[in-house]
Parts: sequence; C-alpha cells; structure tokens
Amino acid sequence: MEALAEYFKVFSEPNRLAVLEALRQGSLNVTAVVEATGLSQALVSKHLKLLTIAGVVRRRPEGSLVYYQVFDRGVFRLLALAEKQLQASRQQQLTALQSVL
Amino acid sequence: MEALAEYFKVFSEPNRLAVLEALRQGSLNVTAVVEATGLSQALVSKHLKLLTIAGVVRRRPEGSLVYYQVFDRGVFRLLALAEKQLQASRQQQLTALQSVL
DNA sequence: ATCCAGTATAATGTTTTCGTGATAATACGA
DNA sequence: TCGTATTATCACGAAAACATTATACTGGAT
Repeated sequence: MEALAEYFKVFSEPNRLAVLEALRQGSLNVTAVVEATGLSQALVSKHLKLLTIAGVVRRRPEGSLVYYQVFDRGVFRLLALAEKQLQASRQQQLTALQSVL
Repeated sequence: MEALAEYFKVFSEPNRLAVLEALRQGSLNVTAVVEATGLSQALVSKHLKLLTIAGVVRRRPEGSLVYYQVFDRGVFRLLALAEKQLQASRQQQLTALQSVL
C-alpha cells in the first residue's frame, strides 16, 4: 500500500507526464526530451532520474549522449485507464452537484 | 495532462489508499472508516472530503451519520493495474542494478 | 432547551516537492 | 590539451501536502 502510493506519486506531476508522453514515440536523449517538452534541462534531468529510479524508464548511455526509453509500455495502458476513470469521476462530480442544486 | 496528474495525486497517499481499501466492501460511515483504518477522525474526514471532490467517492448523509461509498468500482481495476505495473517496474530496477554490478 | 454522538473545519507546524540558476562531470573533436 | 556539447548535481527559495489539536456544526434523544 505504501509502495503503491509511491508508484502513483510518480505519475502525479504534470511535467513528469509530459516527459513520459515525449517518450511514447520511443527512445530519446535528454536534449530531445527538453525540446519536446519545453522544460528546462535541469528539470528534465531530474524527472528522468526519478522515472529511472522508479523503474518506469530505462537509461542507456551512448557516447556522450544518454538515451531514455519507457521500460514497459504497459504504463501507457495505466495512463489510459486512469484517463477513463477520470471521466467517470467527472460524472460523479456532476451528480454531486445536482444533489446540491 | 494537468487534470490527469491531479487524478493520480488522489491515489498517491498511503492513508488515502487505506480509506479506499476500507470502502471496498461497500458503504461505510465516517467512524466505521476511522475504526477500519486506525486513522484519526479529522484525518479521515479530510481524506473523504478530498475523495469526494475528486469524484471517486460519493457522500450520502443519513440522519446524523454520513455514509461514503466508492462511486465507480472501476477505480479498483485501476489500483490493480497499477499494482501490476509496479511489479514490472521492480523488474526494471533489478536489470538496472545488473548493468551496474 | 440541553446534552451527546458524529462529522466537518480552522489554525498551526512540519515535512516534501518543485523549479531555477549555477556549477560539476564526462566524452568527444580540434 | 583545450574547448565544447551533453548530462547530472547542488544549493536555494517558494509552494504544496500532511497530520494534529482544538473547536464548530448538526441531528437526535432526553
């Protein structure tokens, strides 16, 4: 439960999701992610490190570049399901409103 | 993306997951949740409020009691899938270790 | 009207988390 | 070897999240 919460925390940050989204297409080095997201280099580096430690992303140095790629693309299914549940929750928010108005 | 991150944040807290877990069995009032989780009353109230605002949980006052229940049990599928991906990520953490040792 | 149980909120202090700017570390080419 | 490009880390300040204690609010019973 503790660990699960930690895992969810990984995806609870917009910029981190943006980095993941950039990596959806495949393997990218840091500057490519920087350009794709528009975030600062330091920030991207931090998020990538966190994602790596979390085991979501894989780090592969190649010469002076460092490529990152999503380890298990199943995470995108998780993101998709979350998106779907998010829709369902919006429904609830509406019905909650109705019971007030 | 912004909204999705917010949604993930809902599940990124151990105590909140504990509250959700308590509500897996069905509808419970606040004190029942307090007893099931061992958390303080104020804390449970806060988490329930957050879950309600997030649209994950539904609030139903009955006399002086207030019952809460999970709105769309699909969230449990989300939790299960996350758990599964968590396992996959552990795999990556191991292989990451191997490339170091 | 009062008291009590159940629930919600407010105020507060502590800890995390985020982002930035500057700097280090590394690999490569001239 | 020196300079440059790429990536990682450090130090810091600001903002957000959490838990706790105390207090308010509500409905029902006496």
